[in-house]
Amino acid sequence: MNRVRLLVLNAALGPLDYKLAEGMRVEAGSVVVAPLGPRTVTGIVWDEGRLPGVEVDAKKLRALREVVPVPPLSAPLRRLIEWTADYYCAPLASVARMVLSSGGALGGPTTMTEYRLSGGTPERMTPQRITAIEALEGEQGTIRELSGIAGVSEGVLRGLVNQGVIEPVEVAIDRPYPPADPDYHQPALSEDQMRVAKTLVEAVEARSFEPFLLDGVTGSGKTETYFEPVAEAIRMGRQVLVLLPEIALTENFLSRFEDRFGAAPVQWHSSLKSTERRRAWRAIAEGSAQVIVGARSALFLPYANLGLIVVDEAHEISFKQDDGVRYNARDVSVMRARFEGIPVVLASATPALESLHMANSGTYTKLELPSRFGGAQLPEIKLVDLTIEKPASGQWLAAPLIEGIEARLEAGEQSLLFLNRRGYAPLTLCRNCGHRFQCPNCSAWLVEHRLSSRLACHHCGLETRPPQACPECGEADCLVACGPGVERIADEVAALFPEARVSVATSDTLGTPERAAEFLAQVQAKAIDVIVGTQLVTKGFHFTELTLVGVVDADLGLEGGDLRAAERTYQQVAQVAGRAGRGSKPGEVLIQTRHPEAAVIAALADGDRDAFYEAETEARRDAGAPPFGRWAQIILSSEDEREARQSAARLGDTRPHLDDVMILGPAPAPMALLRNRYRYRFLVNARRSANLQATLRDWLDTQDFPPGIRVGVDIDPYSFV
DNA sequence: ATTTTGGGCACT
DNA sequence: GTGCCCAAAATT
Repeated sequence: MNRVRLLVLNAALGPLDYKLAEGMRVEAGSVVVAPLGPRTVTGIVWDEGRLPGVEVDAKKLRALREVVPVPPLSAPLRRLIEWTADYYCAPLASVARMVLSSGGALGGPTTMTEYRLSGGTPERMTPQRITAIEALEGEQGTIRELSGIAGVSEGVLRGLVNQGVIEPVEVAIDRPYPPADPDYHQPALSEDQMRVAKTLVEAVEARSFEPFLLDGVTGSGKTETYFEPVAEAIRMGRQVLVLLPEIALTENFLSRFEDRFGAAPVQWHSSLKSTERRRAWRAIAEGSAQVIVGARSALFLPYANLGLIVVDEAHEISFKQDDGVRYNARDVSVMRARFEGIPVVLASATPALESLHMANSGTYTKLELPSRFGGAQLPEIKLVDLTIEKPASGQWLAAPLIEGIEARLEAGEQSLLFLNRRGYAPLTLCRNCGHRFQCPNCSAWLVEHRLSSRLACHHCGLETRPPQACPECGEADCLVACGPGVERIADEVAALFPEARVSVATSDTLGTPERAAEFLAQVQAKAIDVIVGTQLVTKGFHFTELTLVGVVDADLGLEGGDLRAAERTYQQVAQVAGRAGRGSKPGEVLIQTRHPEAAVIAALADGDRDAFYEAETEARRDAGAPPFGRWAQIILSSEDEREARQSAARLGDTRPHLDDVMILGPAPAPMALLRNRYRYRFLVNARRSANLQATLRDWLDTQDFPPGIRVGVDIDPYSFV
């Protein structure tokens, strides 16, 4: 057979048939370049008979241009692409694109130029040149990187290159990564840890699919425990994927990894430079990368020889991708492990209810680490009822929390205040006329950021300087900040304790791995007394001197129509509480709330996890929510409000009427305007017996949407904006 | 998605 | 007839 069916990397095109060029050899999974009209496209040779479409006349077939010199995508990966596209109602091409996402991996140069000192001296010495030569001793990198290290401009370095003081070096892009040594440093494990590790090591040796829920309290040493099966996989010459929710605080993970294995793992995340991305992609595809630590997108890489997947902090909602293909990396991980025939470990102190349900029903194997490592105690949790303990007007910290911080300052210990709100104030208005500053592109208020003196929209990225005068009434100096953000809480602490060293920890201040690392080092060195942070600080922190955690507003997450609000609040507060008392000193947690009687808050106060999960299970059962039923969201958007509304109404008129799939809407989405697009939403609730995806596909396929209308399907949604 | 084609229409 | 604009069709 000289005919192949191609999955072309273009979401608007169906599968296309081609013939092979003279002497060309391909197999299922081969990555190829094909002619398309006057252009060329990249495609993947697919298994015969698995892509729908009519056989086109043999005379019309054009020949493939070339086979890209990368290993063909494996059968398990091809099945994963099919499953993901099918489950999340996404085009196959969009999913396949994530696999080949490296871009540069498919060709391009094989070497790059780096620079280092040659040992020579310049004709004329300048202060900048002295600084550079001193700082660059033993360093090698691109001009840009060296400029960052030396703290001089790239111009200074280029001058030194011209003088021959800095010399260029050709470096192979595909140079190998330093090997991880499974026996580099064997840590002492507790009895519980050893028991769990043994089970996981045996699962890796068994080379078969088995999903685990590693359920361990905060501070129980989950990471060190799952390092044991990681070590075993390395010994067996197989690859390991560790998924982490965010890159900002991977620093902590990386140092623990290096302590254990003597080398850094291969990293994969969106801010890799193109050469690093290419190097990692190729090492992963040919099998030389041993352990890959990555954000959710690492899940779709073409591993040559995967032996284990670990999803750390598996409850984190950042595993759910909310643009492009809306997949949940936690769930897709389990499917990948299944197709690959390997174990997968979901690790968390606060598992998602769905995960816990799977474990309790025996679908996942449950492993528990019930106590903290090294005898550390779980912190004592107290509620601060804000209806009784009222903070002063314009302030948000009640007396018990202030006294707690004061006591820590006197004892030389650290405090952490948690408020999931970036910036200074969530709403700014004019004292004179009441004008509220709103984003012109979104249904959202502009958030004041004093550290950068900007008004910012957290949805579209718009940033403006706060005006001197109100744009509505023209009155000068009349803007008032309403409500608290982390910056404002930091100000409040600074005003109460002028001598305290206060630091704000958000994605604004710790956006890059370098700044995050610097921040961690400062906390470790006790150069910071009080940390004020967003959900960024709820995970991965391990500070032995941190003995007080204050939750500024536990009710915040419960507002709004979010179907998972209770669970998310529980997880966030329990996680941030878990940062307290991880060393020898016991920790204390103060939770400020106006609803101490709410089930979530009461469960947190009692440290009664089971009570929360039981209450939430009943609420979900009543609502037909996961795991008892399923939700989906369909969002129609257009730059034209009328067109969006009318298309939504027309779609609504053709809705299927079924017993097991209930379709609500259309209604304006909670965020009715987002990035200049007007949005209408359908909420779909399906019983478990229903074939939700097939129903939605059949329904949407009958529609002919006008151009300019975008239709987004979100299966198992987490974000309800 | 991008490019080509072709119909409708004003202009000459 | 020619040029121009826009929608529809084709791309293997």
